[in-house]
Amino acid sequence: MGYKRPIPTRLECPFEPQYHCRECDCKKRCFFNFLSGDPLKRFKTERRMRLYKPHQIIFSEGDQPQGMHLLCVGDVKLVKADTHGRELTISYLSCGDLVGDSPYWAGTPYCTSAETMRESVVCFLHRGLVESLEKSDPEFWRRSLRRISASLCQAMDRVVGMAFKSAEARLASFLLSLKFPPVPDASLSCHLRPAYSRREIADNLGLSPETVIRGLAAFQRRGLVRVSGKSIDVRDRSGLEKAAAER
Amino acid sequence: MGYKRPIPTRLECPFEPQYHCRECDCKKRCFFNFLSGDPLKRFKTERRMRLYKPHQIIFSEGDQPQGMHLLCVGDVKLVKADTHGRELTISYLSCGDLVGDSPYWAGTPYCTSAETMRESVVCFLHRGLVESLEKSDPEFWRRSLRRISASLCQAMDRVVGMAFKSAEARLASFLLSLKFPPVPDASLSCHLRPAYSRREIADNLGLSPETVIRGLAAFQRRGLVRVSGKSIDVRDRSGLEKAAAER
DNA sequence: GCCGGCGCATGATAGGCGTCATGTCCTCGG
DNA sequence: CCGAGGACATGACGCCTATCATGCGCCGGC
Repeated sequence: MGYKRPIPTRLECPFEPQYHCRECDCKKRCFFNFLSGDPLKRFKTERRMRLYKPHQIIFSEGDQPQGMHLLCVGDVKLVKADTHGRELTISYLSCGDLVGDSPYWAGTPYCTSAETMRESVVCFLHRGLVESLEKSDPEFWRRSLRRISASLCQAMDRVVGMAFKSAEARLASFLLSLKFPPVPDASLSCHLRPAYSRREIADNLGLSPETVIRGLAAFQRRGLVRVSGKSIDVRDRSGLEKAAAER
Repeated sequence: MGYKRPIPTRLECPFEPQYHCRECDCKKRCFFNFLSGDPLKRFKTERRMRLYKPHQIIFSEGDQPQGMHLLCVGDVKLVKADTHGRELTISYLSCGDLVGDSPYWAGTPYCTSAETMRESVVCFLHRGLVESLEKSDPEFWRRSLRRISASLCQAMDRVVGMAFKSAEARLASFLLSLKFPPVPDASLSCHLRPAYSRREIADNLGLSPETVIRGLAAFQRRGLVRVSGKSIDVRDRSGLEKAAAER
């Protein structure tokens, strides 16, 4: 963790099959790599690329979706505000991920906000483009269903975790997930991850930053991790897994 | 709450448009009411109706989906087991709802178990039938996406609730949701609900039964509800809403 | 270089909720 | 009719975690 990463110098989009992400050096498949022929051409001409600064809002909870977003370069988090000021990070997205697709399909306002965690390139597909892609290939439906269904299953896991797991167990799960990122479709995942502040971890787990700090300190005392600043190394993976399985 | 309801005397399935559910006397639309012609004929001949006893398992967490289930009559809950014995109720389903569709689409094992809460009629659609229905009409994809996306949004709400809301606030939300059932698509909802024991409420909220009991007692002292046995009447709706909004 | 701000760290305190124990009531079966 | 079991109810107790307070170290701006 704690990488220095270059700011993207040009707007690019991983739409080819077996797209090789130069930035994180992982070979991944873009959600839209099934496109070819006319739909691909239309996709290329009508999508709108946009560069976002760090901590910039792509859309806000409550907005009405006007189309779909595809994250091309960067990191984005989905956050949900509580009525009392606190906010919870729902998920982290990396390049190749769709952003905010489920409210689009549901036909409801966004139930989360999307915020860049660093400079990011996002490509916007307006409603007309999405609808034409739908018609061109049922693979679009299939992938969307698979993706969102997997997210739903993950969300259920999280509900159970919040209900029954202690702060330390949840923290352990979080640390383990950093290596195998908790993105909807693992085959689309990116292995590099941004460095998380204590507060960001706390916002993800629904804990106070102090509790996160104490948990990390306890793990370090037990030799499970090695902490220095924002860099957290997992030393004893199976030990952490045991901690994550505890109540 | 606390209704006596007749045991279904014959296997029936609400597949017609504007199906009128005789049992709960609400007009609702079945998920498959878009079918007509050959697909409808195939649906009628190939679906397999089955009667389940109360507290019978339809499928278990970890099983591989072989098709899709449609709940025709009765009440079903989706539950997820913790590794330490406790279990959490993820959602309640009523007639007209699909059961366990998202793991089918995700191509993963069931992430919840499905259990009848009373005598219920469930119709099973084997994989071949589902695949033929997919091909016949994109409306199938669209509805599935809408349904599952809406469930995902709800699940996110629940995660936030578990993270930030107190036991009383969550209990208040639960009581309010009994009148407007928390099913994925409100237009498909059934207004009658089974009566919930203290333990069932606790399993839904991730609380201990004692905490639920104390919460109900506190609400009754404040005049928000009137409790007698399994019957819980909401007396002061706006008061409960205020309690639900508290931290 | 100095200072202010922010993230990190640690202790003290208080409140919420799970757990255990006890007791009552209701229901069901014999 | 009676006894057993289960759901409901209430109190005592203890742990977990949020909150508040304090202090340290780092970094950027003047």
